Amino acid sequence: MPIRLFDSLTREPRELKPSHPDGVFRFYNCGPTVYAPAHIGNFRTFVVNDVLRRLLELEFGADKVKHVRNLTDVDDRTIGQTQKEKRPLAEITKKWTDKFHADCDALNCLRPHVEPTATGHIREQVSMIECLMEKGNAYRAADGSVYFKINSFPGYGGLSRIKERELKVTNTVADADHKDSVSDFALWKAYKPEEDGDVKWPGPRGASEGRPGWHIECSAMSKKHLGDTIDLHTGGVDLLFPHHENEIAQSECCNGTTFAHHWYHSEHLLVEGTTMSKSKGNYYTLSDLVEKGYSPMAVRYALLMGHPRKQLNFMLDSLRAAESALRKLNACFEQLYTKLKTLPEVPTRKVHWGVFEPVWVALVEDLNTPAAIGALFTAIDQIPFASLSESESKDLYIGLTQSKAMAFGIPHTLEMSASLSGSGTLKGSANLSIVERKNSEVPAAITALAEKRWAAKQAKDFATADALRKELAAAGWSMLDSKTDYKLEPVKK
RNA sequence: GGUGCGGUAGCCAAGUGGUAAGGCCGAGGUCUGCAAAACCUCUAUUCGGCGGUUCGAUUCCGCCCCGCACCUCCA
Repeated sequence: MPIRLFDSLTREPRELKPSHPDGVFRFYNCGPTVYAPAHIGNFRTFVVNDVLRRLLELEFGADKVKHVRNLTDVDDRTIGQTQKEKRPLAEITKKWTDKFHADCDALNCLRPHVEPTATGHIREQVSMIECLMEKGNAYRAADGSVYFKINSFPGYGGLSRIKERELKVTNTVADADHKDSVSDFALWKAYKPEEDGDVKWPGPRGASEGRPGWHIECSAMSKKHLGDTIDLHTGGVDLLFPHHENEIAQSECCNGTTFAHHWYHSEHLLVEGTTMSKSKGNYYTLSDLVEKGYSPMAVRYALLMGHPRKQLNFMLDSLRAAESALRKLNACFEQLYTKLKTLPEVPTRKVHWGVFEPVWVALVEDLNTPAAIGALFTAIDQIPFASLSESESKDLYIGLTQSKAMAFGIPHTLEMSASLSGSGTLKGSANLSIVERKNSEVPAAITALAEKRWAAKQAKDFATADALRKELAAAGWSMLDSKTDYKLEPVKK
């Protein structure tokens, strides 16, 4: 069953397939601006794109997908941050790039094959701007900046259907000073000492020194790493206009050919029913949520609970729901695990998923993640765990692993692996990192209380044991007993 | 003002011209010193309101009410 995905350009779902003779699917995803930690809204887009990447690999093969995602490390916001902190640009962008990578890893997002930076591709951007100037699509302004001339590209507005909108005119004074038309956008921004600090590069021929505009980086880096024509270009809805519209204009005018065959935009995340903002107090980074005691996997799951093309209302309760759901999914894996002497190798290309097939159907029909989650649970309910043969268990394990772990990117946890060590290998999921709730440091006083309670329990002094349990709870810890051992877990804030 | 999206059980959320997936929560049960976990069962005569089309609409059309987002550098 082919992967079909809504195309923002034609406004209907279309099949995704490689268009180049080498069979490699070329996938460009607009990445973050590294001037601050990414928030969970940003991560919704990256997690959705990660599922998409995984589907493409299952369908075409891991070596037949080339995924490029840029890092915007020079623009108004990054430069603004250097001015605010009085630190070099590279220091700031390195710090937030590292943080972004750590967050992506925690969310189990696959790294793109190429992660180009704007500052690493100044030459490519400059030569593209020169190309546009030579072809008459761009002009030098009085201050030495270079602008793209919208009127020179008849196709402008095709993606965002701009002609059908009546634009609010907000940038009449500040930006219009050097432009021929208010809607022309900057390809190159002339250096301004009072704003830009020491951030500057030699400009295109005939222009001043300065730095690239925002949009040109994606055109230039996409061209360098994926070629003139790509198979899929994605990002958040907010990028549809003007960013992607401008990319099309730049690339198609310079390259003289179709820029992207397919466009996909994921909708925004809302938090508690409204757009996230620091002033509303509903602005979360991944670290904020982890500090509250939620696991990154719960965040990943919660971000996939809504259809990617619909605004998703995210709430802290969603994370509790996600954790409970994840536990149930893990329990299913553990039941299969106990049936298997060794875990089978899981193919990297999609196989027949059996009862899990509806999960694939939901995912490839316009990336319907919530329907796929529903199908996952429905499938699990159909498994007769009590009467499974080893070979049935093996097939189910492969189906579950490909659907849940490989497509959804939610690895199986192996809390039981220690007790079962020696009885099986973990080959099948060795490549899937296990991301569990970060165990907070347990204070010595709490450990001491827990030890006392455990001793009392062993001595069948239940009155004392219960009193100590209450004491622990009051201190914010809950004690989870098993037959032979106990675990301490902080009560969630 | 313009463009677009949405209003489905306590919460989150799919979906279809033929009579409502799934998750969470909750309730009951099994198990268990207690707690937690796990497992089983149950939980929307109804899909914002009013009309219309239809044998039949939550699903199509019209109007209304409410909410949200976007409209030049925000995923």
